[in-house]
Amino acid sequence: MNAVTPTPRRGRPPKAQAQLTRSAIREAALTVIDRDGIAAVSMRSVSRLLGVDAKSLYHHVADKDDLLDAVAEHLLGELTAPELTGELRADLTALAHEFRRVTLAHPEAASLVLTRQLSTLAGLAPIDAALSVLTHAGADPEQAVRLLRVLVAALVGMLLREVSAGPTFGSSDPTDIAVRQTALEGSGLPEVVACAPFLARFDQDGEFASGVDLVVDFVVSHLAVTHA
Amino acid sequence: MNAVTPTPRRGRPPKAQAQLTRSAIREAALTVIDRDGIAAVSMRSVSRLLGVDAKSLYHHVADKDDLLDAVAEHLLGELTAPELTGELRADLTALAHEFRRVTLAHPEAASLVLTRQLSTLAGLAPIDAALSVLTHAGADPEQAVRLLRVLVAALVGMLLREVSAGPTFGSSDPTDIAVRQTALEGSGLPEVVACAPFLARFDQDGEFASGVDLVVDFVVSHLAVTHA
DNA sequence: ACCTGAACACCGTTCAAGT
DNA sequence: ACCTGAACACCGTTCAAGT
Repeated sequence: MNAVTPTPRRGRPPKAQAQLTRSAIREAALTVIDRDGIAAVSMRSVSRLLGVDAKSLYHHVADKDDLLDAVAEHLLGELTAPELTGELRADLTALAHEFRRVTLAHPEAASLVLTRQLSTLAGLAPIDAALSVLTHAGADPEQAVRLLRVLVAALVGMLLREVSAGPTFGSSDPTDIAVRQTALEGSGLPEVVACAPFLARFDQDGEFASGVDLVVDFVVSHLAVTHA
Repeated sequence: MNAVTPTPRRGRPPKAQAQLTRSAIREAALTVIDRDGIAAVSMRSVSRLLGVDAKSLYHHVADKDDLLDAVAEHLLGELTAPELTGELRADLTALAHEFRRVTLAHPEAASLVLTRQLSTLAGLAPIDAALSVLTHAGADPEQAVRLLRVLVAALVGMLLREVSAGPTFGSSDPTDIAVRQTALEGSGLPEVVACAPFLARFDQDGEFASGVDLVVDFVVSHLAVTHA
């Protein structure tokens, strides 16, 4: 037996299989996501990566859903609120771009971060930072929450599009743009035809930046009116 | 044999099994979604409802993804652009609420409508309507597309939250509000604590309506500045 | 306390064969 | 043209048993 089963000392490569932990499982799941996409995540694929039986995972995560929540939560925790300057526009913009950075750091995991409703309080820190910016600019709590919600909705919507769009929605590749523009022009819908060149084109970085500018403008103007 | 297997004439109830069609499959899928949720959709569960073998579906849909696309596309097609009055604010608001109506008509299917990137041109009609409103208010094509994109992102973000939040995010039920408010107050984050009463509360209809008001305000002010 | 063998009730999809 | 039996390579999860 000793001859057949390898001794612990010279077992499989550095599988880090020393001890199965919740965080090791979470990291393995993220590795699978990055490598093969969110659809490839299964209790079996994750456990395979850890050199362990799938059922062992259940000692550390309640079920697959819990595992995905853990991943989402951890990624959101990577968001470090930039230090605030006190300048409304600059601070909101910085927060928005930091949110995007975190989301796009693992594009295949983005849908988790953007759509999971996290039940724990993790990732409440960025909310706090955003509220702080808004109230320091003169918003009362009720207004701050309302503005925050529209802001977050817009960011989530933009990032979700960016991440799930792939080349479908509009592209930065000239050939794709041409193809799509032709399709749009053949739709027979007058406004779509008129706007086709702009609908077909989608520059991810630029769209996000200008979208954030618009949304931040909006917040600024709302606070300026009420407060000045 | 004839004695055991029922004759075609008196087979199962009116399964509408007469002819398997793409649209019948699509409708069955929607029935499963409405009844048991999006996660319950499988080629097998859908085919079961139709009294047919799962593999038969492949003669009418390419694969499961194609089936879900068909459902999303069809639901989006239910959106009938309200007749436009020419008044920017009223028309945008009406479009937004019609989009919400369609989305929430089948809440369990909402994520399909909101996140699927439809490759066909179905559901381009509402885009056309929105662009029409914007250009009639004086936007040039480029600006119209940019405003449209922010607008859609905000709507998608808000609806996604509304649909996937359930009671997690904030509630209209007083007990839930109290529980959540207490949790938020225990977070130790100063702004979150200060805003807790408003963060804990979430009135779906009201939030959407006021969110739309804000976003529409934003579009109006942007067009007013440029155009007047 | 942690891991797994056996097991259950599922999946999506292909392909050759039937009508 | 349309449907299905047999089959393949998967799923998530439970539970009793092992260390």
